[in-house]
Amino acid sequence: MKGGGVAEKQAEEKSTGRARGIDRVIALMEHLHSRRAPTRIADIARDTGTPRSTMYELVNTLVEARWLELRDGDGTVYFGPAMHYYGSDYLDSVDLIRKARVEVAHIAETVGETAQFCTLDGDKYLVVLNEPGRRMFRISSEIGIKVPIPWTASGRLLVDHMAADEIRRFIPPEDFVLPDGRRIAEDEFLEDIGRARTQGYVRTTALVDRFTTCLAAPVRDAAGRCIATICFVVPADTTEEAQQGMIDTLKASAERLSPGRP
Amino acid sequence: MKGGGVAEKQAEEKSTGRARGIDRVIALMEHLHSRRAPTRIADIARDTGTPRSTMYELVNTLVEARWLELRDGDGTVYFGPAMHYYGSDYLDSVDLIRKARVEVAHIAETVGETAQFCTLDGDKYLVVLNEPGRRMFRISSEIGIKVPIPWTASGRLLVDHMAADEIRRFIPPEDFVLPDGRRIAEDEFLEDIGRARTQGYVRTTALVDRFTTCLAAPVRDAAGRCIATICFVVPADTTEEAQQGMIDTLKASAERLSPGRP
DNA sequence: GACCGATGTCCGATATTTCGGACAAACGGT
DNA sequence: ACCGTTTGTCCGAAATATCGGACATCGGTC
Repeated sequence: MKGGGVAEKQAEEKSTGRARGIDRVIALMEHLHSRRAPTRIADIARDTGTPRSTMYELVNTLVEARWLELRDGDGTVYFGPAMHYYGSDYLDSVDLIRKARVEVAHIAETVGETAQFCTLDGDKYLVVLNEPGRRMFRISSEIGIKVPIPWTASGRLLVDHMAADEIRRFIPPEDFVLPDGRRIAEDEFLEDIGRARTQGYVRTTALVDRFTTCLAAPVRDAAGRCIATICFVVPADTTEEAQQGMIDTLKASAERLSPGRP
Repeated sequence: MKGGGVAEKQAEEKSTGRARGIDRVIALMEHLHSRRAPTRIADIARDTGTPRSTMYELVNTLVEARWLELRDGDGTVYFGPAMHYYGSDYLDSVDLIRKARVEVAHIAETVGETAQFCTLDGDKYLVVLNEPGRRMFRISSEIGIKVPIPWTASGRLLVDHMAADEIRRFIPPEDFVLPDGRRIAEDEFLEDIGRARTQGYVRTTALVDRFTTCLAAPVRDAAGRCIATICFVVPADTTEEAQQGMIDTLKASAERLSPGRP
């Protein structure tokens, strides 16, 4: 529609179309991660701007290394077991994450609701660990997906060390617009942050999802700066009493994860 | 030995030392996985036979993509967060593994001992999921590490669909030698397998580790073939009573994971 | 049965990436 | 302060990996 669509979102290659295999592979993996589903080789080639013959060649190599796996029997590929091994090595190698796994698993199991461990990545919010609760209808974000800070409860904790105008500069303006088009007022957002700091936790309801409430508590470093959060994702109609219990649970876990205590 | 060695399975380098970037990257990641620790770039280059300048170039690319991370400030690198994201995508995409995560997390939490989910990879045993228990001294194998089948309790279940001589052909002879040099008698091993099949579980003690007992139960496909196991790793002095309870727990979990039931 | 689109393989040419080696800077021991 | 070792960057040359396009298959549709 319309006339002059510019339409270049990619804009990667500079001179020629030729690229290194490794760069093609990175684009390939990134693409699979964003699609989050087994994908046909030809589609990957098209969507990443990789020549078809090159993509076949690379996929063969990666399948052999178990980085990728052929799925189903239709010609789709997706991540293979090697990624799981390498990812586990990463989790084990980061002290805070290793401890957080224990906490998240524990509170998700005992409380029975989805629990998460989150941090910032640049100016976006990021779910690092996610442990689904016992509910049938799992409410849970996906690991490794970046989300605008204002959309989340945790986001209100993760920037609470910044001054007001610092925050305004830090968060891209468009990130205050929710998926449904509503706009979060910056003042209210800043108020939330202030209240969160004094209360030691945050609660948000019906932000990204109309029927979901998020409860989050801050993990702080020795200097008191919020470096991560631990949180519950629960149905909005959860009783106030139950929510209070979860908040206490979160605060206790967050405290245990905060470096600089015995 | 003897004369007639036929095939080289490796057969990688043919003429020159030159290799594709992607192959060097695969070797790099494999090396980090086997070392299981942040490693200096020069060391990786030496140990993988990659030219130093090439390795630096590749590492820079991979660090930018978050596949790798510079650690500590000394010049070591290790896996980065991207691996965790891709690995999580893999786990979520495999039906049996996704269900197994729930079971393993649940029984590890409720029983308080290390629980694992294991399969075969070729002719080796492989830990796919590992959830540490509440013990101080964590007894737990590492994810993604291959182990000879006879060294493990689960191994005795995973080959129980094969005939005796089929098993003898399947398992490399050297795999019957334990880390401490002791040799597992093939007959006893085969007996173990038979007993396991009738009992519906396996117990082994002081196999790889003198003070450790493993309890394992089979996950079977619709045809009754053992496709995976779920198991506990506990101290050898755990009371018989407690072990019986764990065996029941394992059998129940394994049953839930076995495809072909409501 | 002819047509169309998608899948996977193969091949030769050339633009490019790998490689070796040189170099500067940082480090550490004596 | 001296010297040997290690880390990280840079550069030109040449071996080769990427690319485009052709081709053979397969499956579904009209």
